[in-house]
Amino acid sequence: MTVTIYDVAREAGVSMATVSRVVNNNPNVKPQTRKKVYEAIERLGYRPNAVARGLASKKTTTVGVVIPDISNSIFAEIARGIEDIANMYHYNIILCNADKKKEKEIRVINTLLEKQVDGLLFMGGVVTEDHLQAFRTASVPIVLCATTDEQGLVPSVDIDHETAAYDAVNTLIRHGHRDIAMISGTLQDPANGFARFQGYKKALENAGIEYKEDLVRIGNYRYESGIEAMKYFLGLKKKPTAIFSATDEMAIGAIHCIQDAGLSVPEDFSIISVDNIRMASMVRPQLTTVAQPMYDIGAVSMRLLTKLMKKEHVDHAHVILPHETILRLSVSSVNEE
Amino acid sequence: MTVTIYDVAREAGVSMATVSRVVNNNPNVKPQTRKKVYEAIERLGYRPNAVARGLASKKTTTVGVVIPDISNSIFAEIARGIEDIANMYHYNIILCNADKKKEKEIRVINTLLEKQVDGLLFMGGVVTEDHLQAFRTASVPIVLCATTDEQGLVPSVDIDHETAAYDAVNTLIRHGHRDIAMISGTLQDPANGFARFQGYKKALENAGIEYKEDLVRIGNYRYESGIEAMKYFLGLKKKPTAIFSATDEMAIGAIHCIQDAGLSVPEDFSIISVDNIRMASMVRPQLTTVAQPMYDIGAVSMRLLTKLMKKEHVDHAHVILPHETILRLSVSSVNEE
DNA sequence: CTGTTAGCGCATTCAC
DNA sequence: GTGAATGCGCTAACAG
Repeated sequence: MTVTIYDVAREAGVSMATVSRVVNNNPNVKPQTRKKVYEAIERLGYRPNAVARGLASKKTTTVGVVIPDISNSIFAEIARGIEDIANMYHYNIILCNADKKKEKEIRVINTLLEKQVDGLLFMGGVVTEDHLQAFRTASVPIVLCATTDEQGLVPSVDIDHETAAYDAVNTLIRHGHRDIAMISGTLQDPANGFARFQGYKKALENAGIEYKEDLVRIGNYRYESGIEAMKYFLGLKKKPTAIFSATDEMAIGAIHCIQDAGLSVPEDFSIISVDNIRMASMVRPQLTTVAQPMYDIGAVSMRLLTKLMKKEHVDHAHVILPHETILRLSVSSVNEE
Repeated sequence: MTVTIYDVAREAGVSMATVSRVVNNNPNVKPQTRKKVYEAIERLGYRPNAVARGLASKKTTTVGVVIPDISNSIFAEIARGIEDIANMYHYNIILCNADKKKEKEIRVINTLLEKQVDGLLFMGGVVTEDHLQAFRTASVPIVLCATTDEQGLVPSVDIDHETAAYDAVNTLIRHGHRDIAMISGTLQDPANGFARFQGYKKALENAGIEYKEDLVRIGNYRYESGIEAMKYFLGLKKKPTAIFSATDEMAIGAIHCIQDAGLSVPEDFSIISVDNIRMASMVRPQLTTVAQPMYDIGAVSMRLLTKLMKKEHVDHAHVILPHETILRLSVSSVNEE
């Protein structure tokens, strides 16, 4: 039924070793016999069996990718960066959603390892000791993508979330705002949550602005929770003049909450956030935000992984990609009001 | 270095066949020896090699997924449906972006087949004879996801794009509109392009409205092209009162174009489209649209594929999932104007 | 219930 | 340049 390398060898009148050589582009084959083999391959419709090759060579040319949720546009964008570079280096990717659930993450890491991936890209929630333990049992390189482990034991690619948040809040401050609220993510989340919150606090502190707990609401990164948080701020006696949101999605929720209340952005409230998802430039007013290079985070982490897999020397196992403040129309100076 | 089934056998004092049995949950093992084996596995940190298993059993428990672009929210949503169901049936997915490029599609189909996937899910542009040819060389089941082939030779899961468009235009007509423009996709694209355009024409015809070529603009499905198209309509002497857009994204572009021109939706123009991406309810006014069940398209096609892979009987190899008109705020009656 | 024996399809020495 | 032999780690009969 299925045609093997052996069939091709017989058809071409050579040994299977020779067929293997031409299939793998080994130069030590006479052009003439190479041609014969190609013809036999064509005639028989031979298709190399990558599983057998993987067993024999101990390389599968596939990498595992653990991702929180591919339907989240941020991760989808990162994934595209990963796949493009993987493709460029002739790797395929096995994609596993793990929803930032530790248990699920550990499980898929193991099945990926069983499948003998040549490397692993991990995007997840907190990197716990159990994760590190699972990584240790792996005999292939691993890189953290859009996350880091606390001790910096695992190669990683990410942005500096704290500074990104700091910069965002700072542009608010530079516009004269001093009553600045924050819509945060959960503080359990080290990157998008805790670090961005820290950046907020530091910016305030640096400007000599008192931190007030009732100006911070915890959301879940989603649009709806941005609306909820903003509703709360709207109910305050002493309202803020600006809002810093940990993510664009919540910021957009806040904008719509404000507008639905008959007020406007940035006239009544300035809004800034971090991410720069596509939607940020597809709202009115267009959202001012600190862009994180999603595609590049994916691309660079995959590139790093290819180096590790080829045992090439890498001098920067911990890459911090630059972020950039994109001034659009959701922030104005207090004076203008 | 790597511990094999043979090491475990020695450690447990049994044969490798027995180890294989307990690893594969074969009931024919005495609980006692099963325990011994588990302990040996634990002690040695044994991890089954799925590649070797795949070679021996001729099953890899992985399926290939060809997708146009994972960073497109529609496909990302479908992909999530696919992966959830795959996961449920203990399959992993190899994800390949092919950007609707025929050449790239054929190439990844072949590498997926080389990797011995147990099945293939195909999302792409046009399904050409070359695609069918590639499918024929496969010895594993294939299902088309969010596409169909013209002759209906390959199992598929999709919505009825023409009727979805028809319904959309019809709700415009029921609201009293007769000057209805369309922002279409390329007519080369059978589903999102041609079929939706046909639905538009049929709805007009059915209502006795003359089809006018200058009321149709071709976009590329993206936000910006929606803006462009709307600019054109705004420049017409005899302007339409309603716009039907083939996709939500272009519709949102149209809305913003209108608003940026100082006009409003739905007061000056009613807008309707097809898709129901998340963003549709995150614009002001919220977009009225015909929803296609993205997640379900993915889930159902994967479910169908599992049945095919298990050689179970399926009576509907061509599934059409229902669409549904979601009335929001971007459409109003002409009388109200 | 358990062990023995063959391959699965290919890469890879090692000779020639 | 080319061929013969070996084994990658596991499943799957087949015996017993």
